[in-house]
Amino acid sequence: MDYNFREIEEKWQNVWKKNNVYKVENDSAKKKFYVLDMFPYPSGAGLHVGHPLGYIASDIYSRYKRLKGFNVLHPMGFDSFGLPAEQYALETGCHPADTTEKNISVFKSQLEKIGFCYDWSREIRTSDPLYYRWTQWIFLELFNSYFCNTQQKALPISELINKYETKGAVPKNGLFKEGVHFTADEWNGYPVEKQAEIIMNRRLVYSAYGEVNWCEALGTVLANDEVINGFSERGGHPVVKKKMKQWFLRTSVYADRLLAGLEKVDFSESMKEMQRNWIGKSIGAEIIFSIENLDKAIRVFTTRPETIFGVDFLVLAPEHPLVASITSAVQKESVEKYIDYVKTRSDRERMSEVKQVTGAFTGSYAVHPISKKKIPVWISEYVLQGYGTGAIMAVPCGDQRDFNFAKHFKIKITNILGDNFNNEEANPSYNSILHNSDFLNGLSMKEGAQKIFEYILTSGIGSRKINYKMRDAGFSRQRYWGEPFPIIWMHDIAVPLDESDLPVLLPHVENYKPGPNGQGPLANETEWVNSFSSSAKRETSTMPGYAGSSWYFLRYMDPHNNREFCSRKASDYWNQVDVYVGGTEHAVGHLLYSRMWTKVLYDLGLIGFDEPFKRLVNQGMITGSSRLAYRFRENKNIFVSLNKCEGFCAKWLMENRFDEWADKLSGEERNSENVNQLVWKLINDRLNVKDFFDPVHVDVNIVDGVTLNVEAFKNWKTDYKNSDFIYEDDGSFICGTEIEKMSKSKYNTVNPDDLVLKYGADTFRMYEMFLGPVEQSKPWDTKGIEGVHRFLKKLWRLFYNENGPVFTKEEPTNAEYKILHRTIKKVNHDTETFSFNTAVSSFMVCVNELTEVKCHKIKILKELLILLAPYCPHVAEELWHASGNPGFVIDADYPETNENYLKETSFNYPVSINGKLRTNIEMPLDFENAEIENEVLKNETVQKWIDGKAVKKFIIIKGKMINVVV
RNA sequence: GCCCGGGUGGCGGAAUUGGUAGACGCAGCAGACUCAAAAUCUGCCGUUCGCAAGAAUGUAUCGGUUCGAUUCCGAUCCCGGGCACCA
Repeated sequence: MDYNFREIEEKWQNVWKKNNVYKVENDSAKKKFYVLDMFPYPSGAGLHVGHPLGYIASDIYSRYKRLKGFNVLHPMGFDSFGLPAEQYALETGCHPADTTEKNISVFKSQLEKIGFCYDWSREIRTSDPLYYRWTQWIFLELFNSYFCNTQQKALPISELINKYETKGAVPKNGLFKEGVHFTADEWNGYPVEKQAEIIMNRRLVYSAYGEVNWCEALGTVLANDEVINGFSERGGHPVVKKKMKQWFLRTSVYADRLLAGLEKVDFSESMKEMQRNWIGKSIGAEIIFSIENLDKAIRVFTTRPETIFGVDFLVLAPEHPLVASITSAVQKESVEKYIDYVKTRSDRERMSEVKQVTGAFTGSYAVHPISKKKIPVWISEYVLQGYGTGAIMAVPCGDQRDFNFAKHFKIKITNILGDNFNNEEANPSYNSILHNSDFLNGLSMKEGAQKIFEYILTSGIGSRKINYKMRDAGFSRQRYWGEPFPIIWMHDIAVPLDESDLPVLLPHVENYKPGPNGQGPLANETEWVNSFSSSAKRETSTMPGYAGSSWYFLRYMDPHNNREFCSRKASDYWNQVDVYVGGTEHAVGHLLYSRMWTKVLYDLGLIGFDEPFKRLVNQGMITGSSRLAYRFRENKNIFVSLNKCEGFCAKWLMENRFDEWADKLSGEERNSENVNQLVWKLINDRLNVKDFFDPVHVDVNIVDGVTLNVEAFKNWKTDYKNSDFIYEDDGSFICGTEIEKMSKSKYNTVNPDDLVLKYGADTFRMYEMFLGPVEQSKPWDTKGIEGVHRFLKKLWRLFYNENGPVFTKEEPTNAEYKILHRTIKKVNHDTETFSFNTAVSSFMVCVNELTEVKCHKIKILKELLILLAPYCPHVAEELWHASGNPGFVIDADYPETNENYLKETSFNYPVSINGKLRTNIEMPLDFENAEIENEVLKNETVQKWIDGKAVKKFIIIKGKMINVVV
């Protein structure tokens, strides 16, 4: 009986489905475990082998946890709103809802073939009104909440309004500032518009003018990471800065808690570091510099206030609001010219240019707040308006960029570092004594910092300040395919809809083109815009991609609840995601936003935990190995096999370009008898093959290893039909290779469907894991899959030979138990630590050894099947039933290691002389050191290497090794 | 520029705290079975020297600590990823 994987896999997938084997209940006496894959966007291209890597890993882990007795939640769904479907709609007229539906069904069928244990009854889609109703509901929660600075948490905005009405907004201590503070009476007398504006400034989602990346061609605002070198990531259209009214998520108020929360979660150190860098907390001082002869002041932020006596100039961002008013008449032209130049520069260009120093002098001087020295004020693109105050105090001797700037514009540099500054480069270190620094002279940087802080606070020239790089996230998109906002506008005031008005359905449209004045496509649907009431207009932008994905892990817990986004009972039971598996590309986007939403929901008492993901496992990228056929540039109809390129090319040149090459010879050589030989030599010496061939990407599926299937290639694309091929001596055609990102355009994608069809899902799953550590990126090579397939056939043969079953009920020997228990121990450990590659090899070792000792005993094999069930569930299930076990293998108990079988009595010691391994000696493990020494010294090889010299030292590590030093 | 990974045979990779480098698999070579092929099985397989026994060498490079280093420390080079004139 052969291993018929196709029949087996189809059979069990149907049985599992029919019996709801993977359905998970919220009511269970078992301990819960939540394993989640990052929300996929159902792209039209379908899956390639890189995608399921993480899904297989999480599937194995889920099944493993279930075998260990947990109630495991392992759901899957689709982040189905997004720009690609809308772009596609613009190009083809196909409605995004239809495209998305189609893509999801392809995606899902691909997933199902791999045999995942998802509970599909919990599937969710962000574009489903039953889902986005709750995204809108959470939006309203955010809208109706503010961040209380005293309690450092979100509270209902009604509490804030109540406070304004009864107590106003007055400082606890300190000055009452006009325009910032107000009394209750003043508040109650404000017009509605003014009240709305003040409250808007505290809401956790708010509407405000923001500078956004505006892409005319796409008619939409793009996120920073969607803009590449000033062009849109999709489509490559130009992007310009534009001020527009936008919705924002007030992420910045959570900066500190997002930072602190990292201490409580099990993410990789590099992932945490990325988030820390994004949040970018820095502690420093804000210092005020007044402008000479003008009633203006520049506030600068610095993390090095102790260097204040080294300030030689100030630099403002070119967009700084003060620039226009402080620019002198003389400098006006050059400043304006410079600002025009900066406008043409994309953010990326501005930030990546290191060598070129640019800037302009404003003509104004600031006054040093302590020394009263005159300090020129410059503008330069290296200072960004969005960070700090948009102004810096430049200390050339301590900061390289300031140094370069000073040198370039010939500004005199003040040395406050003494011998630690050489006037050739800046010295940013903290290890220096301060010079030229008035009352800080002679102090270390650290002492100086403390003293200057005291001075700043008492003198009132500035204040202590904590700065964050993280800014509020833009929360609106001028697009169609996203969640509509539950907001209407009445007289320019944003009014939240009532919960009973939810969901605000996305209207069906025929036209996806942008609306007027940079609005989204929904603005064209006038009937819909006015459909709430005649005096109100609906918000026409939609929410960004991350809205739906910021809370989806909660919906899986209670996916069909039509009264709440997720019942407290369900979220209390399932709690945090125990293991979250996905790529690093979401490091700072999705992961930060979902963490922030979780904190808000926690603050409002809607859930009982404030970090969504307990442990994060990042999967590495699977790179593709591209195959290249070399096309001859002089005659595009000729393809040349890899090792023939040089010879072919030389011969061709000899025949077709002889005169051209002969001209390169000296006159004497040209006239000699050996001119042919000389030209041949010259060609071979000087030939650069790359100049004569164009590598053409070949579909990797028509290449066996590196050998091209020429017939398939000819049929692949019509222009290759009549091409000529120059073969190797053995008649094959060899391709070149290159490792690059897996992508359709490079024809190096491998579709899992094909592999599942050819080898089965079990082989495919195990091979993906066998490839290497999950976290590491590694190249895909289909060839190796044969080895794993052979392993499964070998496993099968422990149960069946060509005549039928061979398994027996005999009692296993200790040796057989030892093989089993060693495997249990190793696989258990490796699965727990996500080291699936080594688990697969230990399965191979185990099956090899059982085959060797001809073990067909059910008592051993049964346990092995349970261990295998997470990895190759179909074949494990088949053999489980075939060998007479009850129920489904997934409901069995995971075997425990019995250490008794693993005890060894003797050990084959490696014996080294002076650290070099010379021989092995088998000795009982309970030998005392003296006995070991005795035994070792008796050994002939040892004696030979000691060679009569004195033994200086005897190193014995029991059960490990022996080293003799002579 | 900064931060985080990583560099081990022809290839993917293995090596629990510093203790036999190269497990397992692919590819390759040789052989068995077969009319033949596929499948399967057996053996070999880092490099150099050697008929062999064996020896030398070897985990990016150089240096250090140690009886002993792929593992720890220092410096350098290369590859991948992330962030970015972040003051």
